[in-house]
This record gives sequence, structure tokens and C-alpha cells, in this order.
Amino acid sequence: MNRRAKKSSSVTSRDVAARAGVSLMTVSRTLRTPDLVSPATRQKVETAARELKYVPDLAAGALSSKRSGHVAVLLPSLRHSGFLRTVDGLSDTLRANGYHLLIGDCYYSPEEQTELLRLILGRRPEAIVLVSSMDSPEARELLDQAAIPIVETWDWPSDPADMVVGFSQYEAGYALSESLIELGYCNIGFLGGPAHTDPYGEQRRKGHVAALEKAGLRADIHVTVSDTPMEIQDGVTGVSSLRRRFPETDALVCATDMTALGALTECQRRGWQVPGELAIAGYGNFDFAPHLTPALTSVKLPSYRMGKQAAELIVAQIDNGTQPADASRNLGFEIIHRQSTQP
Amino acid sequence: MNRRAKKSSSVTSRDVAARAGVSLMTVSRTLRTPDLVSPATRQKVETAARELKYVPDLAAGALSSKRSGHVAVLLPSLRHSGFLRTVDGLSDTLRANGYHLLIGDCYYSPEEQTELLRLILGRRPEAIVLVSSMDSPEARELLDQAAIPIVETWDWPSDPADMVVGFSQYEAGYALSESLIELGYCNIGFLGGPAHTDPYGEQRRKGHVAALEKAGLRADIHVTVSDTPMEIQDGVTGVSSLRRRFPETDALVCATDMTALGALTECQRRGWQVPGELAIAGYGNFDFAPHLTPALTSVKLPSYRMGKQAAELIVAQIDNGTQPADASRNLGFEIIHRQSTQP
DNA sequence: CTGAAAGCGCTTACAG
DNA sequence: CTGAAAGCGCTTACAG
Repeated sequence: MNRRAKKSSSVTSRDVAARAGVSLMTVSRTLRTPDLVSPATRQKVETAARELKYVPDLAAGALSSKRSGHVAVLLPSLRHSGFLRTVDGLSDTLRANGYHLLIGDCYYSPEEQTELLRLILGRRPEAIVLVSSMDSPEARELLDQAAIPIVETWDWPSDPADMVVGFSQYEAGYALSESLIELGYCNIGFLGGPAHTDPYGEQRRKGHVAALEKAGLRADIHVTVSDTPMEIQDGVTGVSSLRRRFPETDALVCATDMTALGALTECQRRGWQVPGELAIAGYGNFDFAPHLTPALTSVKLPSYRMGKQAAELIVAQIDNGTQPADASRNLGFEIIHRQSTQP
Repeated sequence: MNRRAKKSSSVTSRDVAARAGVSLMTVSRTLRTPDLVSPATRQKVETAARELKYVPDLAAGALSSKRSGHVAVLLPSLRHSGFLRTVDGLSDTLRANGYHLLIGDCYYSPEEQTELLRLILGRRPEAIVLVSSMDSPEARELLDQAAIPIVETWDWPSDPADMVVGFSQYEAGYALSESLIELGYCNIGFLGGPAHTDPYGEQRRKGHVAALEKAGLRADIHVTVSDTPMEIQDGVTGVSSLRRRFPETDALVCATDMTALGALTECQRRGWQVPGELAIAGYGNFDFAPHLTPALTSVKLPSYRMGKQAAELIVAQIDNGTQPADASRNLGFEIIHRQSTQP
């Protein structure tokens, strides 16, 4: 007998073994490597397992095999639909390969991020996917020590920790504004969140500024909204503030399609013509972008593909033990011009 | 020495104990119940842990304490923003209480659902939240055997398995269509997914039909779109098909705001007046609903609150060992009339 | 306030 | 093809 009370009448492999009249490790073998077991034995074990509704304790298995079956992803927010697509891509591929995805949502907060990382590392993931940048030295140290494969996504870091499946936020920022310049706009504004809570938006803004400066245009039209993750409402208030402070603006780049939507609807409400008085563009090519009136110009990001390919790299590395040759992948982006920026 | 090679140089509580010059279980105690340890010892252990960057193995802890620290949620899809809000509510509250949320996304597929449930039960969650209904007998048996608290959400089941924090989809369907009848509409259609893949939509439709029949109105205007989760595009094609087959329709209820958005934009594209020629309403009161032109009438669902309260019930039950008195909560819904249904 | 022993439910070599 | 032993990294009573 145990020394403590059982919490519930959980069926263990020992119970299955007893019922099937075999040893405990034959049960384990039947479940994990059925080929190494005689058909008759296999039959007995499978029947016993089914009759007892045996559900193996994965944590116990993880402990002895030193393989948790977990892959973790750390992301700023689940509310951002682009990140969510990445989670989908990860989840689809990982599940198909027998891994479970642990999701760590750190609310765009760097302090929470380190704490969450520690918590997640406590589950001993076999690999970790970063959707948020991991800048704090403490977080870096934890990752180093964990000594597991890391895939960075949603960025193109200059000093990658390990593998990368991403694109350059800076280049996306540069390219979109450059294309607006080509369309003839010359007072181009940017609507984004504060730099420290939205690093990706900040990098897009830097690319945007670089494009304007290269073209000899002014680059000071900048509206900062307070919240992250950015919501529709931030676009509503942001565009009002923009028109008040910089009435000469002829095109507005919004850090995400969500804020662009807010800006667009506020313009409609106020009777400001889009395009015409003001062109509007966003990032993410969210589902609704082509359906708005006017249809929204946006930058299509490889959200799902980043997740899928990150998972593939991880599976390849863990299962084959070797890092694939192309473990740094720049998936790029695509600017999709629609009505909202038509000159 | 171990008989097998260590996978990585993972720091264990034994290492910390050695460094601090105490026993292994004093380390455990320091981390779990610091009050039972002398300040001097605590100091030594904490220093050693920090220096070694010790991250406790939660799976090992779970195994011996028989407490996994996991709470699981099973949901049809992460792509549905209402469900996502529920996940947020769960996650916020559970994390604050030291639990980690395991997310099981079963793609609206009943077969996958049972398999996923088995997988998740393998992680020995201390409670489980169901966002999808669990109809299969096999799933029910697994849940029974697990003998853990269950919270059903997003519904108001007639025979709840355990706790419930939800609302009646049927009543929501009834109430919305009833209110449209009061506004004077009389050829009211419904646009939803197939019954077997979208049970919630189907229940809304049944409520809708009941309201029409009660009022003596026709209840045969029904367009089924193929995909679940329902996307904008389904609204686009759905409304076209509706106008072709039932040109007399004066109001359309869409199973979610996402399809309502598609229907709305398609009407704009075709020049069909909304409202006027066709009133449109949806479910979920998604972020964009008030921002569309015309603003979209929708049913506000207690998405976040269901998650939050489900988590609170779970925490109360696990920590206090007693089930709260009000463990069946009908959180209701709210119909928000906006321009899109203005007579 | 601290420690030695037993055990959580599995898996991994090893031996037969 | 199958089994006895050891161990994964913790925690839980129990004893001092």
C-alpha cells in the first residue's frame, strides 16, 4: 500500500499489466514499440488497456525518458491575429508529429516574459519558439542553460540565438513607405504604439523613416497611441489626433490592420475621403482587409508559414538530431496595394 | 553515475542542495514552504539556486505531489475570436493562481476531440474546461474516469456533467430573431454552418426558427455555408445565394459577426442597401461590429467572463476542496441594436 | 527547524 | 520476444 491516499483511482500501467498477465514493461513496450512485441501479447495488453480505459501519465513518461513531448512558444499576445496564425502553424505541424504546444502569452510585458520563460522551462520543453524578442540578459541566460533548439520568428535578428524563420520588420517598413512614395504621396505619417511595448512596430517605423529620408521627404509625422496590443479604437483616436496636428498628411501607415481599420472608419464618420484626402495602409493583411470599403492596402506577412516551418525545423532537429542546413529562413513579405492608397 | 547519458547538464535540486550544504528536501521546502525554514538556511538555498540558475522540473514535482498544476481547455477552434476571449479569461485568472493552461484545439472535429481529450488527460490536468460540447460516449467515459472538476461553457446544457458557466445559445437565437420581428421584419433568414460541425450555430438557428414560428412567420429561409470556423468569405457567398434563392428576405441573421461582415461588404459591393433592402445582424459583438458602416447589430456574449468565472470556480474547488454553491451560472447575453437593422 | 526513506508512474538498458 | 532492477527529479509523511 501507498503511504498516502491516492488522489483518484487512476489506472496505471501496473494495473494494465496485472490484467493482461504480463510485466509492467511489456505494457510500456506494447504502447511505444508494438513491433517488438508478439501479436498475442500485444492483443492481451491492448484489450486490457482498453477495458481499463488506461490513459498513460505523460509526465511520468517524460520524467523517465527525459523527453517531455512539449514544444513551447512565447508570444506577446494571443489577441494579435497574426501571432495566432503562427500558433496555428506550429500547432498543426507539431501535433502531427506527436508534440504538444505550450503557449506562453506574456502580454507585451518584458518582466512577465522572463518569469513566464522560467515557468515554461520548468516543463522542460524540447524546443522553444520565440515570437517576441528575448532581450533581457536573464532570459538569454535561461535559454542558454536550457540548451534546447530555439527558433526566432517574426523578425530577422542580426545575432540569432539559434534558428530563425522570419522576415525583416525594418525592411517591411521601408518597403511599404517606399511604395507609397512611388505612388506620389509626400507627407506620409506613421501611427504606432510606444517603442518599448511594441518593438516590431518600432522597427517598421524606423524602416518607414529611412525610406522617407532617402527620398528627401519629411519624416516627423508620427502619432503614438497608448495601448498594446493595438485595438481598433487606437486607430480612431490616432487618426483624429493626426489630422489635428498634421493636417497636411496625405498618407498614413498604421502599425497593424486593426488600427488601420479604426482610422478608416473614423475617416468615414468624419467625411474625410479615403483615399483622396488621406490614403491609409496597414500591416498583416488581416481577413477583413480586402473586404473593407475602400479595400485596405496592407503588407502580407508569412504568419502561418513561419509557424509551420519553425515546427518543421524543430521536428527535424529533434528527430534527426541534426540541424537542417537552411535553419535561417527569411520568408519575406508582400505589399498588397488596394483602393485605400490609390492615388 | 547514471546508466544513461544525461541529455543536458540540467541542474537538479540535488545540485542546489550540495552547493547550499543542506539536504535535498530542505531545498524543496525552501522553495515551496519558505516559512518552515530558518532564515539562514533559506538564504543559503536561495543563493545556491540563483547561482546555479536552478529551474525546478515541474513534471517531476507533479508526479510526486500528484498535482500537475495544469488546467486544460478543449475548444473547437482558436480562430474564433469569441473563444479566444474565453481563453484569455481563463489564462489570466489561472496564471494568477499558479496554474498553467493547456490548450486543446480540436478543429471542430468530433473524432479529433476524443483523441485530443485522451492526450490532454495524459497530462493529468486538475480540471478541464469545455468550450465544445462533449457528446461522444467515449469522451464522457474518459472524463468520468478522470474524476476531475469540469466546467462547461458557451452553452446551457440540460444535463450538465459538473459545473457550468454559460448561456443558452437557443435563447440567444430566439431573442435576436424575436427582436427583429418586433422591429417589423417578417422574412427573416438565417446564414450558418452545417449542423454537425457547428452545434452552437445550429442551436441559435433552432431558437431563431422557434421565434419565427411563434410569430406565425415563415422559417424556411436558410442558407448553409460549408466552412467552419466561418470566415468572411462564407458571408460573401452566403448572402449572394440568399438573394438569389430568397429575394424577398428583409433581414438576415448570421451565425457569427465574421460572416455578417462578409455579407455586409458584399451587399455594399452589389449596391444592396443595408438596412433598407436587407437588415443584417450577427453574433459575438466582435471588435469591429460598432465600427462598420453601417454599424452591425450583434449579440454580445459573455466570452471573457465565462473564462474568468470558470477559472475562479476551478480555483475555488481545487484550493478549498469544496464546490462553490453557485456552480451553475447563466451569464446571459445582450442584444445590441445598431444601424444595420434599423427599420 | 532539518534529514533519511519511500514513492509518484513511467522508461531504459541489460539479461535471459 | 519478455522480465527484474534502477532511475528520472521531485514531494510527502515521519522522525528527530
